[in-house]
Amino acid sequence: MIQKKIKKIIFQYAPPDVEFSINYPPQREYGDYSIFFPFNIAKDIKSKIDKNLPSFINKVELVSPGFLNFYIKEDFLQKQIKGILEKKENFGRLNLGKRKKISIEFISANPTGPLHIGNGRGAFFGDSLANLLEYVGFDVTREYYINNSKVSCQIKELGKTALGKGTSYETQRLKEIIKRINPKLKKIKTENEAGFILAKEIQKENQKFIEKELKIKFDIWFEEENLFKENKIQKMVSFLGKKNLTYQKDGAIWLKTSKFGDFKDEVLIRSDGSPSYFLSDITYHNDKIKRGFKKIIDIWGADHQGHIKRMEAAMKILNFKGEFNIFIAQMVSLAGGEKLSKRKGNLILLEDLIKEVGIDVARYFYLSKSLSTQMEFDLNLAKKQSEKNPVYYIQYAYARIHSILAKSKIKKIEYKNINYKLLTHNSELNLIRELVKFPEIIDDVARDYQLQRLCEYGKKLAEVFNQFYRDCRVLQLNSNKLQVKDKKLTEARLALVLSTKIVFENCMRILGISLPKKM
RNA sequence: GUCCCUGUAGCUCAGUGGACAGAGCGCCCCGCUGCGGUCGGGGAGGUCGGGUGUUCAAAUCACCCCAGGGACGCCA
Repeated sequence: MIQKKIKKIIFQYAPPDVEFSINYPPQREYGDYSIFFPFNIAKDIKSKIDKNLPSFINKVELVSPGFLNFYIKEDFLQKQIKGILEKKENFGRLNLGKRKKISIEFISANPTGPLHIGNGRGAFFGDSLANLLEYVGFDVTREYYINNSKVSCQIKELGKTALGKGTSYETQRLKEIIKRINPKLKKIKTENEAGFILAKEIQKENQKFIEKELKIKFDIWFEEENLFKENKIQKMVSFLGKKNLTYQKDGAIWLKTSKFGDFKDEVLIRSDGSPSYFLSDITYHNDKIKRGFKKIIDIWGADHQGHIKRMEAAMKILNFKGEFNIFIAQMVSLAGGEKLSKRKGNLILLEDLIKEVGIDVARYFYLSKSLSTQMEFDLNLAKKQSEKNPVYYIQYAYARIHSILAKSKIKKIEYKNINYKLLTHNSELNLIRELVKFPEIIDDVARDYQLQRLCEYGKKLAEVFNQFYRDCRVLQLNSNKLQVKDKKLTEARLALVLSTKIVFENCMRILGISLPKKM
């Protein structure tokens, strides 16, 4: 990584207390990398660098009011292709995680109905974030929490619907499921038990959809009900009681979360004796802690933002020493401002979106926007835009690469014999410049989790590749009349094309977007 | 009332302290259409919601205001 090399140089020459960040200049004329310092410091650093110019730097320019612009040597850039070809799928891979155990919980849709377009955000973001963290060396576990506790209100409501005593969560699909499992339901007397059985069926369908259609593989499907079965809930209540963190009020048992940063205390056990959702969640998170995770990430919808403070308080009470992060995916609303509601059955299903636009467009659609942006969703617009979606631009560039490589009939490139110095065209060098940025982007995104930057990168890479394709013909038409020099150039360009292919693959693998060889 | 998120081009959104503010779509013009045209180049279009402040430097940070969405339940 060039940035790291530059940083090392700066650390050597800059005053120790000076802060700086390395940027990509907005214009080509400003070099490849740029750092800003107060003018006199910049001047001083420049003169020190100039005295002993590192071999990979062509020149350093000082531009008022204090930009130090670094120009990377062309032959250094050209050599990088070799590195990409050798590293292959590991080009960009880092070891930030050092095999640290990390849990990512996402989607966790209630088993009361199918996934809607709001669930899509957490689904793709969580899966891609997991891909990324694996890529940078963490030991990642993907978890899905199923709120199927028999004693919960939502399961009871669902049970009423199952037994024909209510209409909550009712949709055409739900009616079909109820009809199908009717023989089973007939033997059931309580609403809670009926709801639990119906939830099992719904969950089965959702799970199948997630694995088959969304192609997301969870390591753990965690059932809330098991916390009750295994007596963990009850143990948690007495544990918290022994720590003197609970008290009785209005017939309910409360947890003193306000002592740990929450706005108010929270109910653990309701006055009717039933445990709250919060109590389950504390117990569930304690289970995660017990499984040895050093970092725990939850990805929730915006409707759970009120749950953040109390959960953070709970993690303190549980004495979790690792990192605990909650990411909130902002609301997805329907065009015209109509609200999605699962209980009212007013929603667009994720499977309908995927049927309309395909999984790749859907994934890109979600991942290209930051999590904190509220999305207004218009299915017609999504359909219309899908035909001109940037994801096709990326896939097309990749298909083109594949076509060139297939036609070249070169099975294996002997990179030792390639003369990379022949790649001197501006479009060739620009493509290389973009390729070598990839590990730097990965490094950034692994720290700030702004996955949309990888989408932007993919688009940019496709763009510079297309410019290269336009300006620099790879394969010659009359290959039997090739001069030796031309042959060498073709080989060098093929190597560049192959390295571009590798970077496309590494980038899109993290995003979970497919790269077809033909379109 | 308190708290969270958002406000950037006609639309959907990038850009989170630096150099004339970007992309895709839409609109207009031109070129190429010969390794695969889902192509390339150019143009129109922006007081970055408003204000004050911090800074050599603010779309970016702080504070205030306005607007939209969300949360404030012994639902999940």
